[in-house]
Amino acid sequence: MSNFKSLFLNIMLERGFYNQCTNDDGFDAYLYECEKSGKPAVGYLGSDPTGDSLHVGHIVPLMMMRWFQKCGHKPLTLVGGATARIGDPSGKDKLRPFLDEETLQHNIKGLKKSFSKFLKFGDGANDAQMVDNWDWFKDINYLSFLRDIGTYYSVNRMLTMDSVKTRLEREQPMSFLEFNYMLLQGYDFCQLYNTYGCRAQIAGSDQWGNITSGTELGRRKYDVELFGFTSPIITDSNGKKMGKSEGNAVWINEEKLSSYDYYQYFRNIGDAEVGKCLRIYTDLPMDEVRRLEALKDKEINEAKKILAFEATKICRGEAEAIAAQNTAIQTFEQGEAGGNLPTIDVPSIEGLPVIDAFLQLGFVASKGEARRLIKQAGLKLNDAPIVDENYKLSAADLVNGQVKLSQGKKKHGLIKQAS
RNA sequence: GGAGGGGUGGCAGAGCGGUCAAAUGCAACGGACUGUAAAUCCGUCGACUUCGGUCUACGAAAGUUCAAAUCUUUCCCCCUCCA
Repeated sequence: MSNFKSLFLNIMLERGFYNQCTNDDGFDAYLYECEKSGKPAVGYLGSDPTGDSLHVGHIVPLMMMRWFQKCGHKPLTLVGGATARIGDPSGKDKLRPFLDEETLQHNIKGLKKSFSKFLKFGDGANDAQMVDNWDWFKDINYLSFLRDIGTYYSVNRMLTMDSVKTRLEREQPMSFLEFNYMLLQGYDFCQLYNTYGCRAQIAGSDQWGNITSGTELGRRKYDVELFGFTSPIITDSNGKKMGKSEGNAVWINEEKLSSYDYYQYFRNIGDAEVGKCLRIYTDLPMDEVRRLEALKDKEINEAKKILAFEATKICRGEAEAIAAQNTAIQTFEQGEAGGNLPTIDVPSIEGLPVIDAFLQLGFVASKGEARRLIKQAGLKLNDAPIVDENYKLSAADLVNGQVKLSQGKKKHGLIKQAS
């Protein structure tokens, strides 16, 4: 399997996106054929609109799609308007909450936004396109669905699928509703094949069961070979999934997370992850990746900066990436109060208790927490630890018309006095 | 429908009348050491506080008691087995 002919699969392999494929040679041949003839292959990536933005944990398949498109193929992004009304049992112990129509619409809009940061949408031959499975499920008739699709599924087989099996083994409840999820996803795949000629599905490895559900349905019902391709689940050296920072998801959409924080997330990645992340989260050529990941000790920080910059650039645009980088350099390397830090404006700084200022910046959840942090020397005012928890700000604290507040070593913010 | 077992802090999971703002583990946060890394060590981890305390919390509501997460009743939800 190391001798792929298609550009796409070679890239996947080289950059660490390759986990499992329903048929290596077949998929490779199909892609190669498409790449050679200039006729785009069509592949899809599904996601459920359970939130209004994707986060870093979703980037892996997104980047795969991005490469897919770069190789000249056409990506479809499927939002599960219908399946979200059911809930995917994979990897979950509990039934998912149902969403009302309004949130659903809101979420779909947010997802489209997330997708469009990584993929080019439009009407061109290999432009990405957004589809919603609600379109074909909303009018479906239960009996005909059972008859047309249900006949192709064996319950015996379904019971052996991981998503179902683990749930049963752990004696976690699983409703019939969820049990049907894989039929719906299988149907999605075939539906996309029928209307768009889509023959490939790309996803994280946890979707394997759902993918094969589709490829098998395709083979049985339409006599076509569909391909499934999965990425490994990317974890850090502790085996934790990527994508959480301070317990919060690192969001793709800027209204959920500032570009500076996005940048910082990648800047603070562990040493062991640098190479992996460069391959996966950036478009940098492999030569460059290899050079950067070879860096050791202090030098590896250079690699991290590039990683953070490149990753931010893809998601937030070059201007934002530069701004985030500058802010980081100013705050961390020059110890100045950079321009892009979280800022609050107050009419007058005079007499404002520091504790309240931290509260307003959102660095602390309560005054008690602020007091605690002060006792632990965790809060700083213009880089000097605060000793008096009742300290009130005054004009004397202003530096260039602003006050720099820090929590710990990494969180910095500014208070500006309206002039 | 019947019989049993449950619902405790971000999660997992003890407690089963006062000493419980609630063990322990994980996660998280601060500090030290460093490189805005990892590992390690120390500390913190409901809210408010004039630091004496005050308030809100153990599914929901009512009750017993000087005193309830702990007992009683009703309700809601979940699980297991049987039909």
